[in-house]
Amino acid sequence: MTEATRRERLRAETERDIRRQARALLVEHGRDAVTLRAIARELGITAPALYRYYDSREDLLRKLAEDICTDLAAELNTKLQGIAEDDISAQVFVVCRGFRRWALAHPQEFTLVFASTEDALGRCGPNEDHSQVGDQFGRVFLEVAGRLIVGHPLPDEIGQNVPEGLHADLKAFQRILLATVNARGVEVDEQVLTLGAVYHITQSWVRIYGHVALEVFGRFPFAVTNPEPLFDSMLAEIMGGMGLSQQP
Amino acid sequence: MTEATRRERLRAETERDIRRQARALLVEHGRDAVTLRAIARELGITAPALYRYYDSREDLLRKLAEDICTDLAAELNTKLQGIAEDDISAQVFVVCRGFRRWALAHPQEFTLVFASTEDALGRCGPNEDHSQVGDQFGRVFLEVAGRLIVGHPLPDEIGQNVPEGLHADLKAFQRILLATVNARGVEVDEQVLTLGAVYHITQSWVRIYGHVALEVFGRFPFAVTNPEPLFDSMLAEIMGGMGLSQQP
DNA sequence: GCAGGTCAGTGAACGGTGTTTACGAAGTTG
DNA sequence: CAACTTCGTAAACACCGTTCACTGACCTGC
Repeated sequence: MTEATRRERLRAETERDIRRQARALLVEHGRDAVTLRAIARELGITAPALYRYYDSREDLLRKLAEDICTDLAAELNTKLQGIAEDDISAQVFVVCRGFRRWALAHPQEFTLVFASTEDALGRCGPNEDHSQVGDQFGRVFLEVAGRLIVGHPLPDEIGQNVPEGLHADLKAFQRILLATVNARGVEVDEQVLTLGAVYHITQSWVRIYGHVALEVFGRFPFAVTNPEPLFDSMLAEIMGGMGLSQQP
Repeated sequence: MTEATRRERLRAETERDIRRQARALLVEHGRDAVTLRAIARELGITAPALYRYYDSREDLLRKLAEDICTDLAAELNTKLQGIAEDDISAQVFVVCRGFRRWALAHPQEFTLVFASTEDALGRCGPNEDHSQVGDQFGRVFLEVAGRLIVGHPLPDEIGQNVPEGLHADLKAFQRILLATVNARGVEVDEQVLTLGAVYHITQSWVRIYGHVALEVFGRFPFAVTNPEPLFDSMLAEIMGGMGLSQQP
C-alpha cells in the first residue's frame, strides 16, 4: 500500500503543481512573471498558502533552479543513452549540442540557472562544501568530459603550461573529477587525468558556456544569422586540440 | 552664452540626476531595486514625474544599459591612453583585464548589460541595422582587436578551417571591423584582416566573455580561489595562438 | 471513536510597486 | 500680457510579497 498518509500525498501533489505552474510562468513570461499570486491564481488557491511550501518567493526560485538543473541533466542523460557506450566523442557532441539547444529553447531558464549572481539565487544543489560537483547538470557534463579524457589521454605537450597559482585549485578539482568518474565504475587515477587535462576541461567549459551565453543574450559582436556552424566549429576545434577526430 | 533655455538646462540636470540615482540603486541593491518610486523618493519628486523623461521603467533600464556601456568604454579608453601607441599587445591586456575587473566590481551592471535576453532589454546603442558595432564597449574592444591583427598579421595556417556556413556572416563582420579600424585612421584591407583573423577575434571574445561571466556568476565547475591566473593564462594562450609574445 | 494536536488553506491587512489621469504652476513664446 | 508648452503633483487602480489570526480537515494516541 501507499506508505504515505493522505495528507502527505496531497501535499506532494500540490508541491508538484506549484513548481509546474512556476516553471510555465518562467518559460512563457520570464522571471519577473513568476509571481506567488499568479501561481496561486492558476492553482485556484490563495497566495499565502504558498508559504506552507516555501519560505519566500526567492526560496521558490532557488528550488526551481534546482529542478531545472535536474531536468536538464535527465534530458541529457536520456540523449546519452542513445549513443554507443564506447563512442565517447559522440557523447561529448551530444551533451554540448544538447546544452546549447536547451539554452536556446529555454532562455529564461538558462538565465535563471546560469546567469544569476550567487547572492541573488545561490548555487544549485544542496552541497556547499565543494567536495562534490555542485549540481546535476555539472555532474553530467563532467562525467562525459572525464570519460573522454580517460578513453583518450591527452598528448603530453598539452597542459605543461598551467599557471603555478592554479595548482592547488586544479588539484582539488582533479579529486572531484576522479571521484565523479570513478563513481560510474570507471577506474582512473591522476596519471591519466592529469592536471593539464583538468585545465583543458575547464577551458573547454569556458568556451562552450561563453558561446551559448553570447548566443542566448545576443551579445556576439556581429549579427550571426546561423550560429550553429560557429558552435560546431568551436566544438571541433576543442576536440581537435585534444587530438581527437571530429565528426558531424 | 548657454544656448539652452532655462527649462532645457533644468531638464538635462534632472535627467542626469535620475540616471545617477538609478545607477546607484542598481549597483548597490540590484536590478529589482531600481524602482521608479525609489528613484523619485531619493530625488525629492514623485514617481509619475519620471514619465516626463522615460516611457516606462523598462525604457529607463534600457537607457541605463546604454550609459553603462558608454562609461565602460570611456573607462577602458582612459586606461588605453596610458599605453604606448605601438604596444598593441599591452593594449589588449589592458582592455581584457579592465573588462574583467569592471565586471567583478560591478556584477549588477554586468548582468544588466551582458546577461539579459534581448526581448527583456534590447541591445545597447541606437543602431539596429548591424552595419556598425552595436555599442560603445564593443567598439573599444574591436578597435583594439583590429589594431592587434593589423600590427601583427596572423600566421597563414590559422583560420583556414573557418566553416563554410559562416563565410557570409564573417564577411559582413569583416566589413564592420574594417570600417571601425579605418575610422581611427589606420589603413587596412581584407588582405591583412582576413576572414580567419575575424574568426579568431570572435573565438577570443567567446573565451574572454565566457570566463568573465562564469566568474561573475560563480559557475565554474569548481571553487576557484584565485581566478586571476586562470584568466591571465587564457589571455596568454589566446595571444600565443596568434603568434604573439605574452607579458605579465 | 473520539479528544487533541497538526497543518493546509483562507481573508484581511500593510506597505510596496508600475502606470494612468486630471490638474496646477511654472517657463517660453508670440 | 495672452497663449502655449512642459514639469510636477495628487489621487486612483491594479498588482505585488508578506504577516497574522483564523477555520476546518486530517492524523494520532488513548
